[in-house]
Amino acid sequence: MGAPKQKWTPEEEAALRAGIAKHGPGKWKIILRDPEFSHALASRSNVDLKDKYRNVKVMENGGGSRERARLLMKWNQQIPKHDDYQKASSDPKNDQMASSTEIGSIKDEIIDAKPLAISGPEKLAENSSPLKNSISRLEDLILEAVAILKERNGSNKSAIATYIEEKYCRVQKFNKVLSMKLNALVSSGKLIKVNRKYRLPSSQALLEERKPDAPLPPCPILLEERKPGVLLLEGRPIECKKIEEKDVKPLTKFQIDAELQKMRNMTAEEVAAAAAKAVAEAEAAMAEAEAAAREAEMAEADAEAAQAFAEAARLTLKNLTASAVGVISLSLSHTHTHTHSHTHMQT
DNA sequence: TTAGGGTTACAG
DNA sequence: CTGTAACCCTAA
Repeated sequence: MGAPKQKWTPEEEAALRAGIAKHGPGKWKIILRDPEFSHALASRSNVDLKDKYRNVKVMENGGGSRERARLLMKWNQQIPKHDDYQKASSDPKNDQMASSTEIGSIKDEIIDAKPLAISGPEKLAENSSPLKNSISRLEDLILEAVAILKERNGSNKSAIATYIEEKYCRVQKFNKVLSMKLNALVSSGKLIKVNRKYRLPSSQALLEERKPDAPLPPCPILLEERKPGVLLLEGRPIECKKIEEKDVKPLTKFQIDAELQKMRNMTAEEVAAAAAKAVAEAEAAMAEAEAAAREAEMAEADAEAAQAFAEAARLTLKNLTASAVGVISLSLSHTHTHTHSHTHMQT
């Protein structure tokens, strides 16, 4: 009787997500002990974390409506599945040979093969309402930033922008896009704006304090595992690059190689799954970016920023797909032992 | 400590 | 009444 169901606050969810991103799923106790999250999750047990994660992850296949599938995807985009967290990029041999060998030659052909990946139970096929959900991903980033920064009176826009840019991507005029999202979040009640500061609705007791416009405190995640050049296939939304010209290469050869190296250790099935996720990820980013572009136009804001976002996502998608497909064929030709090499990739 | 099955409370 | 989310219990 004494348990009226304590619903998860956005703050707690953000902390959990960040914790999983940092330590990996299954390390509930570790996440709970991490001083970075222990405050936000003070009233939760390791079992609670597990259950919450399960709730989101459940209904992976079969059971659910498309909304569930999308929700699931949203989480998976941010949460790596295997334990490649730390080691993923530690491949000294790949160094900065960065000859930037273009894979451009295959890009355009590959891009058409992309539907292969999304052959799961549900996909973003319908034009009906994919935007609603994909947009929320940026929202998650913002909420996460606010939660992690833990500023007493909330975080100002530049702090949020810096956090997201440092941790996830750099895009020209990202601020413009961010502004729109922040306004949307405020008007929808997901964030509260006070004196140009944004905070989570339920966070009355923020413990750490910081001068309003002091230099951004380096996010612990950044300090501990920041790998500038590496694109984590499963762990990060996308690796954006500055876009200045059409033919800019979104990924260096080094980056691609890191991914390839990683994928060589996977089975064909895993590669396919990873590719599916990567593509879905990139597509979600594109959908979001394009939605943002529309909003920008309507709001007479600088649509260029959103376009940059969309373009970054698009290019990333191409390269992801290209490398994924490349490795799939590679692994197929090298592993005779795997009978089920029918990693069919229907066009 | 964690994963998974089962149960209860709550919202639509 | 039904589905979902939070909570509980127990084996490993």
